[in-house]
Formats: sequence, C-alpha cells, structure tokens
Amino acid sequence: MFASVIVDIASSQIDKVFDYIVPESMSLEVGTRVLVPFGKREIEGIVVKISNETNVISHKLKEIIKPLENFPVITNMQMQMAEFLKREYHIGLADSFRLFLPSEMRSGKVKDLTITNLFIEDEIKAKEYLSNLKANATKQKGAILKLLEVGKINQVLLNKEFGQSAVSKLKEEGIIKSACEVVFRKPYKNVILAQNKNIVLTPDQERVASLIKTKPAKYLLFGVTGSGKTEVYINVIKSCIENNKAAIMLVPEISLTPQVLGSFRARFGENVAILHSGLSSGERFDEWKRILLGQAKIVVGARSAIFAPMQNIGAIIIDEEHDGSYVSESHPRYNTLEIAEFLSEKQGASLVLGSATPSLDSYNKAIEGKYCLLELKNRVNAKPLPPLKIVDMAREMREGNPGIFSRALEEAIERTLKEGNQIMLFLNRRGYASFLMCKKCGWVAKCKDCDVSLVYHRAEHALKCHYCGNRYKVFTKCPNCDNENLKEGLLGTQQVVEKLREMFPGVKILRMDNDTTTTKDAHVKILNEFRENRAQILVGTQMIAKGHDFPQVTLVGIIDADVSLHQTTYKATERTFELITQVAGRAGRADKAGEIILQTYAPRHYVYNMAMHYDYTAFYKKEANMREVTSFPPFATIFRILISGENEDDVRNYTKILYTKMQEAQKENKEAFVYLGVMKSPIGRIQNKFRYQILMRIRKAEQSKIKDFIFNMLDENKSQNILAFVEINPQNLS
DNA sequence: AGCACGCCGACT
DNA sequence: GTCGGCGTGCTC
Repeated sequence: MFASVIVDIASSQIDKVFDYIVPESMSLEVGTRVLVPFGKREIEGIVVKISNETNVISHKLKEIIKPLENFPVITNMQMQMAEFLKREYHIGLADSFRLFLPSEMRSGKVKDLTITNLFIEDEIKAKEYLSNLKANATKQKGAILKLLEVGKINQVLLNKEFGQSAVSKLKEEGIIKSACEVVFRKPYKNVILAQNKNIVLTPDQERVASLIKTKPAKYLLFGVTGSGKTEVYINVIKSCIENNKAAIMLVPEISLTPQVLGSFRARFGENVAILHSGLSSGERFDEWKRILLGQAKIVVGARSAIFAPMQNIGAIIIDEEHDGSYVSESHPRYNTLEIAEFLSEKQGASLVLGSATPSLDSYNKAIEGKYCLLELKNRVNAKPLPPLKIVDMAREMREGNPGIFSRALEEAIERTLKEGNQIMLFLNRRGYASFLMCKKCGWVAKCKDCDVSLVYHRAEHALKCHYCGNRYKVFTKCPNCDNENLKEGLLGTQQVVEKLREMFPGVKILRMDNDTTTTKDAHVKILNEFRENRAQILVGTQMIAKGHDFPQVTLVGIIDADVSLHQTTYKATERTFELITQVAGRAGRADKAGEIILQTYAPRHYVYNMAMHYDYTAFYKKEANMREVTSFPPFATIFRILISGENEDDVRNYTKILYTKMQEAQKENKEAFVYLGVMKSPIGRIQNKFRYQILMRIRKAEQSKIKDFIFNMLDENKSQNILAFVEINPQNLS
C-alpha cells in the first residue's frame, strides 16, 4: 500500500503530494497525521490518499515512520474545503491544513490536561486505620471521612481542605490511591450565565426563523438594529440540535464578549465550543478536540471557526455579515462568506447572513435571487431609532469656532452630563495627531522603513509608525530647515480625551483603541467599567461601535465622520454608512431616548443624508448604481498583484515581467478587462520592502478565467527574494 | 522550508 | 593548498 502525503512545509514548491510506503503492520486512513522521512529530516504530514499503486520510481520510495494519532484529524469535508481554497485563493494544501488544525498541535506542543483524583481502594482497611488514629489527627480523619462520603475527589481540592501533609501521609500509608483523568480545559468558565429564560419570538422573528428551519437555503437576514436577530439565530440553532445536527455561528472577533458567550453557554451548555484568538493554546486545542469528537455540536467563533472539524452541519450563521473582519487580508487570504457558501451547499445546510446594513455585495446577491431576502423591519421595543443631527464643521469654523467640538456637541455633552447619562464619542483615528509637519518648509515626519507619516502619541511622548510599530523621539525642530515651529496634523483619540479633560474637569473619561487594548482582556475591562457607570464618557475608534449594549448612553458623537469617507477604497462610502448606523445604534437602547450628533465638512454628501434617515434601501440603490456605472465590485472583480522585496530594481524588473504577461492576456481577452495598470503601491515601502502593484478590474463573467491565468502565471514565474501574491477585491489599497 | 552540492576569493 | 561565502536544486 502507498500513501500520498502533504508535508507540513508551507512553500509552493513543496505543496504537492509525496508518496510513501505504508508498512504492512500499519493501518492508516485518509486525513491522519503522520511522521515521514523527508530529505535528511523527519517531517509531519497529512495523508491525502491511500492506494495500491504509485508512479514514483521504487528506489526513491521511503516508509512512513508512524502515525501521530490513531484517528484522522482532517475530516472529509475539510479535504474538499482545502481543494476549494486552492482553487479560489491559491492557498496551498499545507497552508489549509494549518488553518484546520490548532497550531498547538504541530510539533506536539500542547498535551492533554490531566487532573489527579484520589480515592479509597479498600474501605475496610481505611476504616480500620481511621479507628487507630490518634485523637489529635483531625486532618487525616477528616480527609478519610470526606473520601468515604464522596468516593473520589480532585487532589488539589483535598489538599486545600485538609492540608497537603495529611493527604500525603495517607497516600504513604496506602490508604488512598491516585488516578489521572484527562479533562478538557474550559474557556470562560467564569462567565456570568445569562438568564435561561424561554424566549418567545415575535411574529416577525417566528416567520423568518421557521422559514430558515424548514428550507435549507442561503438567507440574507436584513434586520434593523434592535430587531432581535440574535433570538432568530438561537432559535435556528436550537432546532439544529433537536434534529441532531451541528451549527456554526460566526461573529466579528470584537463581538466575542463574555456576554455573548455567556448567553450561549446558558442556553446550550457543554454543547458549545468557542474558538477565537483570545483563548490560551491549551483551551483552543481542547475546544477543537471536543468539536472533532462530536462532543460540541455548536461552534461560536471568529472567522477561522468556519474551518472547525464539524460533521453534519444544519446551519451556518454569520452575524454582522458586512463586517470587514470576515475577509482575511494577510496570508492566507480568503473570504469567509464564500467559504460558508461552499460549505452550506456541500452540507445541505442553511446559511444565514445577518446585518442591519448588509454589504453591497450580499444585498446585490439577494436582489439577483442568489440569496433569499428576509427582513425584520420592526425593533423589538417598537421604539424609533434616535434622531441624528448633522453638523457642518466648515460653518462652525466660519462662525468662529475652530475647536474639535461643535457648539451643538459641546452643549449636548454638557446637558447629558448634567442629566447623569453617559456619552460615547467616536473617532476613527488613534494616537494624538496624525502627523508632525514643519510650518515653514512642509517637511513631514516619516518612518525610515515605511513610506508613511508618523503618528504622535502623547502618553508615550513618542512618534509611532502604525504600519511597523517603529518608535521615534519627538522632533523639536525641523531637520530640514531648523525651524522650531512644528505643527500637528489631524486629531486622534488621545487629543479628544485631553480636550475633554480641559473642558469638563472631574468627569471620568475612558479611551478605547488599539493602543489601550494590547492585552487580551483589556477591552472587556474598559467596557465593563463603562457599563457599570464608573465613567461618564467613552472615547474610542471603530472598536466601540460594535454591538455593545450600554443602557445609560443617551448621546453619541461622531467627531469626524469624514475620516472613513476619505479612505482610499471603493468601499469608503459603504463603510461610512455602516459605521454611522452602527454607532447610532449605541444610543438610547433602553428606556431612555437617545441622540446622535455627527460632525462633517461635507454635510451634503448623500451618505450622511441617507444615514440620517436610516434609509438603507435608498443608500443601496444610489451606491449600487455608482458601482455599476464605474465597474466596481460587486459588478466587476478587482485583482491586485502585490510584488515586494528588498531590492527595488529587482522588484521593478520582476513587476515588469508579470505586467507584460498580463498585457498579453489582455490582448487575448479584450472584453474581460475594464482596467489594467501597474504602479508603485500607495505606500511604496513597508518594513524596508519596496512594494509595486499590478491593478486590474475584470468583468464578472470572465473573473474565474483571469484568476486562473494569474495563479498559473505566478506558479510559473517564481523569483528568489521577491514575494508576489494576489488580492481579490482588496479592502484597502495601501 | 532546510539542507547539500558546487564553484570562486582570502587565509594558515 | 583549504576554509567558507551563498547561488541552485532536490526532497517520495
């Protein structure tokens, strides 16, 4: 027998099967992890095929050393998924298997967690010993009585109660014995369990839930904020479990809060496994194992949970489907929604994409009939969405207010504080100021390894590069012209906090952004502090916009809405609409009325007008029309080949070779190309690597043909010290 | 990825 | 003469 093996080396030259002899005595299944000789080394690999024949010359063949587990760790479904990832995204099989397996498993870093239990082997002997004990040996006596009562107990617990010395004395005497037991680590074991009340769905919720349950299909669940999408999800999952099927629920990483997990734990108990980056390696390994063994039928997790080793899936739910975090933007690049479509088709499962602001792409699919559109138009509490006021900052300036807060916002903050309610202020730019500039010659402080301006961080009194993390001392004078009059550019979250402290002394203010949430549970801590009303104002970036419920918040301020509008991506307007809707949803969630104040220099932009009326459909029509006319996604596909390396000449030459090939392809497929161009990347250098790009837009009908052409081209034209990869519909073009 | 083979410059 | 630089090629 021969086994075809993919070795665990992520290199395109090695990403092919290598055949090995299966020793007579060894039984193997496809999907098993094995140890194989590879060159001079021993490498872990995955068996992808078992067969009676091979076309490898026999003297080259070697034997498999041993299987690493006695069961397959890659499911049949995952094998098909790996093929899909190769086809769609040019992801190698070895890379796919790494996505599917907990990283801790490779090279056997994580072991099973065991606990030691103590028990009494011989009761008669124990009782005899007990009666012979001296009267003052109370600890030993207690321990024996306890064990006789409960049968077996964890060693740590017994030690704690009766002291380690007494317990080990009993062990020495042979009265109690110990045994090891493998247990699963349980992430978030101390989350507060939500009330497991039996929720009665509203007629609206009932209508959509029963459709999803009865007819497996792809659904877009378009429900306004507060319409109770979560209850629908839970109802659908419940029905999966009742029918002995599994379910996957994906949420944006940032929404995986203890509250969300608590409510799932409360409802589904041990049946839920949680997968996300915040878990310790041991926890992740154990959760994965519970899923593989079928002990957990429900997976709640961030995007990579789509790769969980599940069988017999009844429903895949993607909450906040428009969220950018479902698209992986670093290697390996993939789009979770596309994978979920594939998986749901293969499994005959329902796919539910939920959002209050569906992505243009998904809504377009619904209109084209590829998704079934379900709407939840009413909020559960039947309250209208809070009024949104747009403030023209240019006018503020003209009327003599150059500050970062408009008069309307300042007045509203003051009023809200007086009323004893809470405020959230949103600004999509961290740090203090976005750049440091010389007023005289226009010199701007830049990173030495990346072509980007440095950001001033007040708290650390340092300049930081947000692309590579380099830190610099703050300049006191311009290195170019010695001028000491340096000016700070646009404001960031830190500066907002500082201004607030000046304006409202004594008011407790919290800041939440990438800089304050470096540790694992820092953001949970900040949010809890705010929820418990220990601060009046929360200032933050995008992070604070997602799904958190703060009943005390009645005022939401968007300091500079244009930040998101001016991003260099075709999605800028869409992102802005989403953001405003989301941020606005934070105000007045409970019984208090809320208000939103949005500051902008472009008050007449259609996105603000439509966001103000919460009119998604109008926005969709306008934006879709724009994209169609200009041939942007979802009406065309953008491919971007990014070429980077340390030697600029090499990078440029290599780019030219690829570009020439693309031009040839264009000549042969004139109708496919909307656009083809080559240029230096907008950020021409990151971490001292020069970056060039070939950018193209391809008509929908031809996209898979051109994609295959690009993948083949990259396979056939490899270069030593230059990296080239393709991005499909990249979210940002930096 | 990693390790060996191989073909050229500067050292005991 | 040999030690060692890293370009090229192979791994079932």
